[in-house]
Amino acid sequence: MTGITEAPRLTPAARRVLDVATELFYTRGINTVGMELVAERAGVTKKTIYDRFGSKQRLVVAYLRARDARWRDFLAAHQDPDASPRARIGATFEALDAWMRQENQRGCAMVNAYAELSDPEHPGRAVAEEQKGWLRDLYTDLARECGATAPGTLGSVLAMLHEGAVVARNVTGRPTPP
Amino acid sequence: MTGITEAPRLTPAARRVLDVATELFYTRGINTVGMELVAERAGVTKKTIYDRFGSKQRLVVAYLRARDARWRDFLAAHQDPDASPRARIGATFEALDAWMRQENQRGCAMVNAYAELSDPEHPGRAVAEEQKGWLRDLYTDLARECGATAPGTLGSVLAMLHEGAVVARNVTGRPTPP
DNA sequence: TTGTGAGTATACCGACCGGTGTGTTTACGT
DNA sequence: ACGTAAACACACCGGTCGGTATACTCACAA
Repeated sequence: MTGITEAPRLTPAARRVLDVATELFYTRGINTVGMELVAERAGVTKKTIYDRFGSKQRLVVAYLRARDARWRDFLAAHQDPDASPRARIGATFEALDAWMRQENQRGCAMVNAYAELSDPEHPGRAVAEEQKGWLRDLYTDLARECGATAPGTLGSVLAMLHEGAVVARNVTGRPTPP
Repeated sequence: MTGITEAPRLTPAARRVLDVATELFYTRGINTVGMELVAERAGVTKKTIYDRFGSKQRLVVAYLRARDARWRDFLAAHQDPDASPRARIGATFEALDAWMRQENQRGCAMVNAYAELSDPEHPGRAVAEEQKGWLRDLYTDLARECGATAPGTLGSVLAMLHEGAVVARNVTGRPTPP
């Protein structure tokens, strides 16, 4: 059941590269971080990066997948599968709050990537789209379990609140979670 | 009462530069658009741009202010100041829907700029922060006029829904406005 | 008439970008 | 003991970045 995000069996150096890239791309932005800086911070030559990842585009995709996987794991760890659907919705927002408090100082990585990767062909955009679809489906399923009359609508609204909360916390101060 | 956004009295060439930059920065992203391209598309030399705007940083700030002013004008044109507060909240969301349908294919310019300008010192970030604060105040005032028990909370929630709707429309398909 | 501000044309700067090629060293499994 | 994969060092590529310098034209106003 771990087949959603494949495990690409990274070499030790590739692992370091991905970790460093994840940190740098998120905090400084994808376009402002060059491959040379990634190589230097990972204690690796550019050659090694290109041998392992092929191109910056693919490294970016790997970065986005890694961020997404980390968030899903985080959420799963903060969820009690046996709790009521209503409680699980609340727990999701609480997990988001905790997530932002500790690992998220620059907003949503997917939204940021979508802003930076203006080329519609960039495969990173598809990762972000998939992630947002997943999030909406998550809330829609919870709404359905709650017995909502229009689970699709409620799920979308919850997802929008989720997204808006991230933006609000990022660009302004504290939000007020309901 | 037009003193919120100053009118900088642009020369004809500067006007063209700002229009072109507004279009390019929004559709392709700030960091991926070079000054040379802006100059070419505006039918102007780089020298002229640097004579009028001084630096790319300042041109970016002018771009963000122009976008913000356009949105506020658009919203004001779609608002009936004599309508009930409740109707004006609805009208705001309808204006947002119309705005996104016709001029907004790449999400919120302020959020995108915030993603691209990772340097906390960049003055463009302050423009985005101010704009988001203004939006939240707008909803908070409307909530207060509605007689809400906690206008600040309701205003923040409405602003979050607003923001989330923009993200949803941008990265996924149609949203479902309440 | 004579400035002056606006704009043009062109060449240039150092720095950095993503990406490649060649060859060498290290570590591990067989 | 040997082969292979991983990582190394280093030099190089064409191209673009933001920004500057010099010198010229043009329109308009005092």
